Amino acid sequence: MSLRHAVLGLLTWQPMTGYELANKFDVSLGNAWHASHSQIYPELGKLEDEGMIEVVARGARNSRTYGVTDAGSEELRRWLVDVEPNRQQRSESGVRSFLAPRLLKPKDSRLALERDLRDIRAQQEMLEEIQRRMDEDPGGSHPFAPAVDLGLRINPVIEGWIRDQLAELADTAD
Amino acid sequence: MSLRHAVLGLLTWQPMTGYELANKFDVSLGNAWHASHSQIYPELGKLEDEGMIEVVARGARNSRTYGVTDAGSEELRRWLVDVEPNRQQRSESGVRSFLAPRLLKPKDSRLALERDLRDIRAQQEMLEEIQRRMDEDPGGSHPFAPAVDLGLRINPVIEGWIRDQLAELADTAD
DNA sequence: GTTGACATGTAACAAGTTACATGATTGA
DNA sequence: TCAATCATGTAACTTGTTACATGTCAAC
Repeated sequence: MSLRHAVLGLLTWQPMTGYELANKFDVSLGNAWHASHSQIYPELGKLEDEGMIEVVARGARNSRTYGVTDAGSEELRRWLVDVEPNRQQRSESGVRSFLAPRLLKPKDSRLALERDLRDIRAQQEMLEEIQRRMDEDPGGSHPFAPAVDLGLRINPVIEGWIRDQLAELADTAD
Repeated sequence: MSLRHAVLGLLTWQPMTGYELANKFDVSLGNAWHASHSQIYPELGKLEDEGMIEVVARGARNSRTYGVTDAGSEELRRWLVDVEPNRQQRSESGVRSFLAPRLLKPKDSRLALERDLRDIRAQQEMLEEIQRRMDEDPGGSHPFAPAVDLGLRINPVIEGWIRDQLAELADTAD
């Protein structure tokens, strides 16, 4: 399980409400991890029960801002330093790109690959836009900007791969 | 859900038993997707009920070899061509590498990053070994060699990123 | 006053992991 | 005959998604 560590990580950077956390997962860590509020709130409850986090402020609209306790910091440190990382990179893009040229007729394959190329370009542009906005706001805190960076580095790899597949297809009759 | 499409893809390439499928997920697609036999057998049952696959041979040890039906091929084609791909690249490595230098003391951070570096080098060597074996056996069919290729391309990206973090740390006192 | 963002929650379901369980066949 | 591999299955549990549900507050 790693949701709890992602939550602890984000809260270590800055105390937040569950709502803010859910947004952070999208904008900061979205490229590497996603969680929706229906996962986050129960996890916050468990972490509080276990003494890993605590309410540091209560605000309008019954909001609770959580911060990490010493026990939580220690748990995060332990996970980062002591725990065998899970290196698996589940990638639907990967599966799709591998299957298409091998299993489909050239025409269908071209359709699938071109669509994947469009999608990955769109994602790339979105990431570049986010990066641009971060550059324009040097005062703002963007602790997980590297998640964007990771996306910006990996996407071209996959894009190149898809282009290679398309180039090979170009030599093939339909 | 994409397990069924990965299964259909592997079976399109070559009819197999559930057991062989479970192995293929590790060696062929493991870098992009993993599934264990306890997931695969029920999925095979469902796919058979839906007419996507069928038993094409029965062998020793009560084994059943499954092949893809026309309906299954069509479903795979539909998924590859028509369905909006899920581009999310969940990455625990990503999360770990982002968190370590930002949240830990330099000493702990160095420990965590060095461990991640070791692990990713080990994975890289494993992938290189697999690739070597595939090169030595040009007769064998390796339809998902690109999964290995994807790993071989993405790992250096993450490795470079971790090295950058370590280099920054080198300028910092503990 | 009503729309939209903020804020929290639960229920039902699907997907994925780990552990338990069993039996067949091969090769040493 | 014993260990390893082949081969299949289920149960219990955790994780993750989608949908449903409710209420607060600010701005227009």
